[in-house]
Amino acid sequence: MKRDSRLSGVLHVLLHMAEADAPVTSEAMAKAMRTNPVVIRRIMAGLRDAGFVHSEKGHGGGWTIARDLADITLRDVYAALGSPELFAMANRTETPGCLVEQAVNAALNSAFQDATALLLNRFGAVTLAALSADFHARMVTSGKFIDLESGHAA
Amino acid sequence: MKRDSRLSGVLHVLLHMAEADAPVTSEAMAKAMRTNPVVIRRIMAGLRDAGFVHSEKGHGGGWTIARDLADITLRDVYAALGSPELFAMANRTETPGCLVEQAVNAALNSAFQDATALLLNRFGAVTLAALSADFHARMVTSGKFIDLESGHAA
DNA sequence: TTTCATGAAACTTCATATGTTGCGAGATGA
DNA sequence: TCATCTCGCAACATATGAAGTTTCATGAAA
Repeated sequence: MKRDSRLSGVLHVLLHMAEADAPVTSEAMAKAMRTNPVVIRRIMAGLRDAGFVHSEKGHGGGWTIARDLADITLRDVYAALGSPELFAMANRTETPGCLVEQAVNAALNSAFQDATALLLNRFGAVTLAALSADFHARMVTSGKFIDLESGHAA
Repeated sequence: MKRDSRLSGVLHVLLHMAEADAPVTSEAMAKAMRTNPVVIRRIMAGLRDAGFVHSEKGHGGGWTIARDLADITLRDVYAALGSPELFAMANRTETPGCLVEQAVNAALNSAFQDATALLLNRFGAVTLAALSADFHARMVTSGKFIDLESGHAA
């Protein structure tokens, strides 16, 4: 199955935005992420609607973070993306008439529900500020620095 | 993303096999599952190789369960399918040079690893015998019975 | 030797994440 | 005013992989 990397991607973009002191254009982010500006706008749309980021048109426009990084958790970001499916496995039939399948679904659903709760709790416990701090710690440790050209840590 | 229903499907098939007292053909199972015999053989292949089921060709042939249901856990079945991907979300890049992406991956991987452990533990704690017992309990509760024609509980 | 069944390969179909193109709208600056 | 920059959005193209299908070979039973 083709796995969804929007959460990973949007977090990456947000942390890069956090490093910039001016609005970042979709094109600049796309270059850094080696993808297309439209893809950036697409994954940012939910965050904009949720009020986590702000976008401005025209000269000097682009994207800015609209809240304190400490006030945005991975769970918020996940929700802003529309709470996409977490698991790669599905029940064969969601509302089966077959009692065997009901028993199978019940067992699998129970496990997946608990795993969902675990994941959402974990996501809720991590703020963008924490991720950013981790990034800065890695920068110190590695001796690498931000490449201002691309907005990417080199 | 297109989600994988092989685990759900193979469990369904196994429990139906457990109800039968003679080998069940791929075609019969396919009819009960409203799919194609080749699909059945495909998802059963791993279980056969793992020794959980046995297949026989020719007249009176078909599939039989080769072990006690109490000795097969959902985790065994999952492994026999080749331990397919559990999650629908992936990191944008698995081995990023970018330190930002490393920080993002680390946070997400940590959560997903814990969720994986939870799921595998849950799967390991459920045997086919337990699922079968649950099925029989549902049959009593619902007043429904096995439809011998299709091998399906109606 | 006919029929029934699995085994395996090749192919088609379908869903969907991702990539791309094109154009309109709004903002900036000359 | 007008050119330019930027996002917003729709439409279309591409790629991947699960699921379904077709076909033929192999072996067992009647």
